Amino acid sequence: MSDQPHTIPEYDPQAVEAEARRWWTDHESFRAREDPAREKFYCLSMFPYPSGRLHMGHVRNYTIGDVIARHQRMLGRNVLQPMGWDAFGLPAENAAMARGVAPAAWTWDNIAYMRRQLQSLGFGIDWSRELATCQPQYYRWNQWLFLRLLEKGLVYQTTGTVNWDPLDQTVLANEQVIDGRGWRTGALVEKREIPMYYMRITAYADELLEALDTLTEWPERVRLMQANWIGRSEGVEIAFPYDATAREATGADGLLKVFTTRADTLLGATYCAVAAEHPLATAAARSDAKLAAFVDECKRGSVMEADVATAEKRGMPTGLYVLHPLTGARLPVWVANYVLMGYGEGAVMAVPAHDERDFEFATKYGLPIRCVIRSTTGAYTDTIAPWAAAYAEHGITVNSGAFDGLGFQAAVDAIAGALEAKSLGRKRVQFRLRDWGISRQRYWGTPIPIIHCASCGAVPVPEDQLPVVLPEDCVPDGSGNPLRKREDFLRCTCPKCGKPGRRETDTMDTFVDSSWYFLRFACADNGQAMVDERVRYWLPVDQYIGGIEHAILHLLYSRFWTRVMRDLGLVSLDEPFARLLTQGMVLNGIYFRKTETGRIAYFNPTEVEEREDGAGGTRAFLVTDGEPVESGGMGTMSKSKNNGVDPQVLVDTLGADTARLFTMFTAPPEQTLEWSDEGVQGAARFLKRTWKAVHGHVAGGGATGPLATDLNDGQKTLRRQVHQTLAKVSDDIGRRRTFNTAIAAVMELLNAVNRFEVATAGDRAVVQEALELLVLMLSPIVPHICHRLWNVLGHPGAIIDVSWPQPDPDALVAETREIVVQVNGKVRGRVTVATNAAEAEVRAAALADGNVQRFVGGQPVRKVIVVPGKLVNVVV
RNA sequence: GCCGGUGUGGCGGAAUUGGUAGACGCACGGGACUCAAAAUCCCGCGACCGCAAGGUUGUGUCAGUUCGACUCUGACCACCGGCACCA
Repeated sequence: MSDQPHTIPEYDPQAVEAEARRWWTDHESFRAREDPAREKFYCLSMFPYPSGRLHMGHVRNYTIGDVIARHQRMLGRNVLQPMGWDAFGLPAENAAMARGVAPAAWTWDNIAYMRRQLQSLGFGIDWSRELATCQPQYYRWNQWLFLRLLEKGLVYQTTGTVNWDPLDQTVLANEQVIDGRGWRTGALVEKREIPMYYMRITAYADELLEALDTLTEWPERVRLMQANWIGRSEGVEIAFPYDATAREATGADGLLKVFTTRADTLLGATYCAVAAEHPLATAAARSDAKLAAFVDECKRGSVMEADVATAEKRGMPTGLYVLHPLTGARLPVWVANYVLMGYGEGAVMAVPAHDERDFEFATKYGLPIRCVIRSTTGAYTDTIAPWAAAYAEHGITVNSGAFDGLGFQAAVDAIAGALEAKSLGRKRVQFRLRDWGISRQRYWGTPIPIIHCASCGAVPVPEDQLPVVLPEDCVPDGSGNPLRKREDFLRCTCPKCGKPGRRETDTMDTFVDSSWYFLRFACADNGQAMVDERVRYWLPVDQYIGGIEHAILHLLYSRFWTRVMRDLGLVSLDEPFARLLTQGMVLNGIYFRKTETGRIAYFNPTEVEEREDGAGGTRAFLVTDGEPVESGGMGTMSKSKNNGVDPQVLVDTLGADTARLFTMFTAPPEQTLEWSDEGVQGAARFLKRTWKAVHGHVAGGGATGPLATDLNDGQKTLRRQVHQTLAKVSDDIGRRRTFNTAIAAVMELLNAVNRFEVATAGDRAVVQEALELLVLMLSPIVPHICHRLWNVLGHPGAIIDVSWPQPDPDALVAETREIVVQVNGKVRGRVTVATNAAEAEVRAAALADGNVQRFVGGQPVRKVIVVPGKLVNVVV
């Protein structure tokens, strides 16, 4: 370097970032235009709910998307990266109740603030396509499609179970039920059956399941979770005829239908169990007060599956009997709280010997246990009694009369055949997936376009009367849907008969809004149609990025909705998201104290200091009073735990690039990310070092000439590392999406450049190339500082318009290679051999190594394994 | 309870196809610069034994496959996400 004194300007992130953003804005750099001549790349991050301020999860999500989008742009693709707002939802109503403001005003304020935040982070978003789902020009198409599906029978009405708060007289969301009580009133929650609209997603169950195989660029775990959620199982539907008791109670000659995947165990059925909501339970409860009380009890409490599944198994006999379809034996019918009305037929046949839940239940209530399966090995047979546990594996049938001695599939086939002959059963496929209930008894959502008429019933709103506009000035008070009090909204005329009607006040699930917003970004300005031909150019989304918590519902509904639109001829694609990245959560430390009243008070990590406790560990203290606080480990950032970090503070102090670098470097994108103030400082330090390296190089001496054709060894070594790093970073960003390792490689490169001694013009040329490529590699991740440094390195244009570089194959060539030598799998030495050395040569060099010989110690060599270019293992 | 995931130094993490465990960063220790501090730069840093060379051990636990296992198989433990009205 020059020995002349020179000054390096201080790195001022605010100035550098403002300048870069101004350039992008002035040049409309991120405005995406359809161009059939260019290959497109649609990069989409899950749009945020406008909750008020961005949180670290948003910063992480959108930085990942922006890095990919900017990299693809440099690779020459026509990139679309849009942004919008998932603007309907419960938090707006809660905020309204807490502050007395209308949800619309609150939502729009939040959107304005969060849009500025996103802009300050330098994301390359095409804001001309921005949309919010609470705008009538958006949600009118929810209504329009709802009506199309109603015509096609893909939307239907039936009753559904909801959480009911008896004091507030209102429906509660699952998250508003805390320990079985309403969150505001504390009243015990009841279940209530109300009419609701459903979308027939089960009609697409098979296709949604099978097409998972085509999603090769989705994480395996997401595909697995979806497959299990859809839950296709092949089994037999079996009808148990009512006996006289059941006929009398129901007044009909009925059949109790059950579905089972274990028809091979049918001869071991000793009772049947039905859900509390099942017609047989209802019938039996009419004449049995005790049973009625039990049924009522089962109907109380939470509707959540997790609660139902973990509850203690309880039941009561109905006093009714059904007949075994093959033997004619009378089997008692029980009501059991572990049978779900929503799955299958709401009734099960119980085989205690071969099902764990049935076993537990039968043991508890003294019901008979009958073994009809023995294991193929004979380790479990019907003579082992009393049984300590159910034998739920597949095996060989016993005690099954004509069906004895059969394996699983043969037994199922034979028994299904026998049932079919008697018209008491048939093979069929059952899905775990249920139809999608979209009705919500809430205000801040898309109005369901239905008019209720005293004479015509539920009448669809005619298409030319859409949208049904939601009044924006309601202030909910927590007791029921405020729309029910809005006469101006309710009053209307029946489209069929012209008499006065009343509007439906239920609104749509917000998952409806998010099931197609990715299509609308292609044509957000179209006021005449839901979608247009531009969808054909941009879709499918090439890369979708969002939280793992959306792995099932949002993604499944979107896949369903896309197919529905396809079948209506609106789009021509099956799958909306070609490639998916599910990012992990952002965690931070949790600190708390238990107060005397037993309440827990949480402290933000910024108020807490970790000090050494003298015993090798650390202990946390509150800064304000110096007293200890308890440490609760790491948890997701949340208001309730008071452990959130406001990204804005970080952006305002250290800059957007530091925020971006930290979130990309600290963990791979799919894993959880632990917040660390020290880690943030580390990221800032690296940017400063990069800044200094570039400025130091430029200040070090005049113009830089071209690379010499005959480089010396030191120059070759640095150049090899530069191009190796470029190859790795290209792969890490482009294919593996492991931004953390890409950054680590660039850090190593910067260390190597800083160590490299510059003496000659040839050295300068090598460093110039290294720094240019280094800045290019970093530019998708920290675009602002790279925008400036590119100019500092002597380039007049903007780095955003530079193509992603290719590694120089000549630079990658090395003459020698270090090979690890193991003896019996343990590293005992290293030898350097020519890159093109033959196997025998490598082997000889390995065996000649001093330390290797010491460990071989004259013992006979049994085997030598040579892994080309990597290692040699000598087995003695 | 069911489905899915994760577990590696003091900490975050790396090891891409079964082939050098701990890259890179943080924290910490030592040194340089400074009147001093901060910043910056240099060196060290899994544990145990050893002056060193080097050795032993080590990837949640236990067992297995293999010349070789963080990686594959089985059982178990702990934590995290989802479970259909949070988004």
